[in-house]
Amino acid sequence: MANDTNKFQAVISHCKEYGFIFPSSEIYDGLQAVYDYGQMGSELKKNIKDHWWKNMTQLQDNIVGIDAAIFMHPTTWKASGHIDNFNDPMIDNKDSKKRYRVDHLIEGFAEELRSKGVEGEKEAETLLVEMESLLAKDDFPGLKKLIEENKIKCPVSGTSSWTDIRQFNLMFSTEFGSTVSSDDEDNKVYLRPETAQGIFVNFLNVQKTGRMKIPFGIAQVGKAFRNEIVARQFIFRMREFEQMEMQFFIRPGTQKEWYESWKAERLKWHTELGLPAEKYRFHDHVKLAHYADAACDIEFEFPIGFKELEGIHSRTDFDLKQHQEYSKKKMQYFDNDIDPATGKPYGNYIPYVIETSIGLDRMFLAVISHAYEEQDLTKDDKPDSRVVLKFPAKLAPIKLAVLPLTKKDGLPGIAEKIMADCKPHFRCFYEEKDSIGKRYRRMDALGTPFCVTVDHQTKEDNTVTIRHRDSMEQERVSIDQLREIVTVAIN
RNA sequence: GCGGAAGUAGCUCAUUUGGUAGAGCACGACCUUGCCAAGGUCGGGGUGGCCGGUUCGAGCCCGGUCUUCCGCUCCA
Repeated sequence: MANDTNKFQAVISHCKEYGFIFPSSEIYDGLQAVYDYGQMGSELKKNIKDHWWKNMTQLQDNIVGIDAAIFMHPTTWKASGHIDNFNDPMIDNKDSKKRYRVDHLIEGFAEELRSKGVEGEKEAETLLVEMESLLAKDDFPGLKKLIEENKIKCPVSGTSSWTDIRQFNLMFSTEFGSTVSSDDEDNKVYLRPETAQGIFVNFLNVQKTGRMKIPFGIAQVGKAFRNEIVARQFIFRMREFEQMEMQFFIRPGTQKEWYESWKAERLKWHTELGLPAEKYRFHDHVKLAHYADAACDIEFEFPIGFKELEGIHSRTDFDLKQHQEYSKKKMQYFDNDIDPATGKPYGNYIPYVIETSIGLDRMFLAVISHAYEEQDLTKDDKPDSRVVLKFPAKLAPIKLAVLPLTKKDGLPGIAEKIMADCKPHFRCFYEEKDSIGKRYRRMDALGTPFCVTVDHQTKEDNTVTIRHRDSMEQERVSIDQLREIVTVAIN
């Protein structure tokens, strides 16, 4: 475990040092749990994103993509349950360090009173009424007073040493429109805490304009924001992060089989990237969220242990139904297919939904921490080592480095021609400084799968050496073949 | 949010008990070499995370604050 912690540290340092990830606003001491992707990181992230997008849209016959806005009508979050479920006043016990929802704490105490007979039941009733009225007014000092007056104790520590009551709203909010005052509740908008709702509210738009037939899916990649109480572990849990989601709309009653089928499909996507199967496992949710009838995580073995990378949820018709209720707009689909049981069309229904939702930043962390390798290359008492990022070629930020062996004898000229030939097709990098070995190592540290070296023989027969990152072996190939070799490897 | 540890050059770290900061690597120029890092010469770079206090004097002592890491807690 100690080694893994060290590896995680090493990966973090490497990310910073080679331009993958920087702390946000670093010159101002950074901003907690916010990170920027650098010149290498943004390429890697984009490649992961593109690979997911291609697999989930282009290669699927019945899935289309959208790009919804981050701002959504505030009622969206009432319908989705985010406002009611995640906007609760909380209180901490100073001794046990346990945190409670204030209403749960008081209700628990009321239960105790009830068990003490008729008198207690009356007291409990009064207490709950008072709590409700204080909650409705957001009167936190009043609620704290209520807790103190009733001498409510922490079930763990048994003491009544409480902190002040604080509101924990995990959604970021801001004001909409430039002239509103900040206390105008009606103009409050939230930064979306998940991308899924942008898909649900567009369900009918996409279905009708795309003439989509169930089963079909809508995919989306985009930013989401959560004001985590504690956000840590590098880019694993950030306040601003990016999700790659797909909501798959299905006929009610078929959710079990689609749930299983997407579990398998998604795991296949991961392993086909070359990430080893033993680094993955499913974790079934026992306690289900308010919208789900089945849910699991695909966990990946990060250097900090097995952690959630992707979620697969059977969301039933909860979301569409909620939106139908709040918007007063029908969210129905008319299914023309014949139901073999009745011989008639399935008719109108609100579709069920299977969701696959993967954290792009977490996928980035999975890819880079698995790719990271420190190798001991000591030979004949000559100490030597290298750090290499063994990315799948299609994800590597740079595909090909073009390196003239020397700066003289016209070699850079030939190298520049190779650059001009390859640059339009994939990301290349040119470098003529330092010894050739040093340049190879630098490319290893960036995960560049191929380096070609232009040497004196090139001038005679138009061949170069191509050096493979993982094996460090070289072969001599004709310049004409280069584009083809790299293109094949990255597809 | 609580507890613990840390913050000195781009990176890794030194600076014995407070006396105005140093190395290696990296970086830049020139020379040399030319297929797997660390050849030579010269050079740039630090208000010691930030703010305040004690002191004749603070990188070092004290307080606060920010950030990071570890453990707990939380995670739609």
